Amino acid sequence: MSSDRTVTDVLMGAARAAATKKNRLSSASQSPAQAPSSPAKKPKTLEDSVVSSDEPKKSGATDPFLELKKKGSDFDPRAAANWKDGEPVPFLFFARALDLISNESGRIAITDIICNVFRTVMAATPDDLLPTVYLSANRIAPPHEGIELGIGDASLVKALAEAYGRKEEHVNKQLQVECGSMWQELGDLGLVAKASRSSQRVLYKPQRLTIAKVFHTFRAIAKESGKDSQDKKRNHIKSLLVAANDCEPLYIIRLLQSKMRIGLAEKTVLVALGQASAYTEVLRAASSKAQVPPSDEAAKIIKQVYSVLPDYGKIVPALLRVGVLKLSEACNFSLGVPVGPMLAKPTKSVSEILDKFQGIEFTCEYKYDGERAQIHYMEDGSIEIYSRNAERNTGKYPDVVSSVSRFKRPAVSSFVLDCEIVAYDREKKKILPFQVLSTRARKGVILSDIKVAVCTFAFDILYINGRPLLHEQLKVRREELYKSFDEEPGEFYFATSITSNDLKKYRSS
DNA sequence: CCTGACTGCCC
DNA sequence: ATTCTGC
DNA sequence: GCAGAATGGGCAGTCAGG
Repeated sequence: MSSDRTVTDVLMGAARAAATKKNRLSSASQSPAQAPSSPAKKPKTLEDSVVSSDEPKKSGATDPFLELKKKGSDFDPRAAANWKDGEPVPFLFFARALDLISNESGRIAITDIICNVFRTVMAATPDDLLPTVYLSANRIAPPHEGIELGIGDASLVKALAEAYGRKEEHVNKQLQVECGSMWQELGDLGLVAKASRSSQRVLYKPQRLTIAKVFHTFRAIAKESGKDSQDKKRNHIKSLLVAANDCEPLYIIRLLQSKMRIGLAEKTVLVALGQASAYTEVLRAASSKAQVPPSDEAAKIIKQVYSVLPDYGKIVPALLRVGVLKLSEACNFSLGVPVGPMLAKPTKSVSEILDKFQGIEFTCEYKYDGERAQIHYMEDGSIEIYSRNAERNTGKYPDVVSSVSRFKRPAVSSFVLDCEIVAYDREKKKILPFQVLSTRARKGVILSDIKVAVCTFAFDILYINGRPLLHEQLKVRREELYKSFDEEPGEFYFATSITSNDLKKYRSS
């Protein structure tokens, strides 16, 4: 097949370009393989004439999507929206924006683009802001809810092959890139998907994808489990791929891989969301000369709020309801929801700088070779344990859960404790390496089945008896820590720390 | 039942 | 966790 | 030098198929 040659060449070139983030070609303009199915000649169905322009006009000099690259107040959300107010946001709008981002290397430019996407959605279809934010952050649910896609490259190759009527081996061959005498998996499955789609003859045009549709399909994929779940997941994916056009397949695949690799990740999304609401509110408050939130101030607020309430399902609606400035009031820290690790540090004030430069006094802690854990103890006595990345680990550590009542002092009715859980040999009273800990069972563990004993080392406390300590100095938190718990041999210790000006003591980690 | 392929999450 | 990149 | 993004090794859990 001659078409395959073309496709492969495109893929290899693009894969290399993507590997070194320099000199990348526009994925939108680079695709000769896609040219045959140009949108210019396509009065195929009624939908096209009714809904019309969901794609930029190649003929005119102005590409509407370039509007998204404008900065701050130069950007007009109205001009960027190519759908009617209140209608579902087309997925193509989002995919095109990602394509634009993929051609940028600087984070500022990337932030601007995704910010403009949010502003456009806020202006035209605010109901779709939540799924838009979720897709941008490449998430389908808050981390502590434990909802997973359960999809990897292998399943995607299968789905892709079926959806586009290709042989699986064929797809796999395209994925490989020759590197000297070796064959490596350097290819990009997303690009394979895009190329496969565009080289495929499409007989009828399916209903076009919306952001909400894609997002909800992702959730549906995650929900499938048990017997034949793989078939069901694959069918969901196929339904998306079949309905996808232009660069949509590329980003559907990459979202499902959780590997966007275009320089857009969660931090940037948070910043952009803050900036977007700042600009949107400026416009809204233009007549009533309310105070204008500087966009980076708004970004800080969003970051802050997300760190104590990592749940877009709560943040985004609140943002639309009350605006950025009052967001902190609407979204508070709550027990049972894991706190992001960033805020667990003292405020950057004079003391920190003094410590750094004068070296008079500083605190260093032993680096325990275990697993980070955030223990929440609720007023009703229930307990949750979260990992470093806010995954729910309660079912992995029933022994830790049961030991809490022993090391917690009676007067303590609630807390959030930052710890390191370490594999421990009780006979020899020795800490075991991470390798040992990692062999422990992870789900639904029951006390009597535990093979690898564990010891908890607490190094910080973020909340105690109804009082958040997130904004307190380390010293204060440390005092609270020491007076709220008791060490329990082999089960619970305070992390060893040294506060001094002696550099030599810093060696032992 | 058991085995292998696959996936996600820890560092 | 480490490595790489833009600022 | 810093912050954010991308990437790697090694493990248990899940599912499909013999």
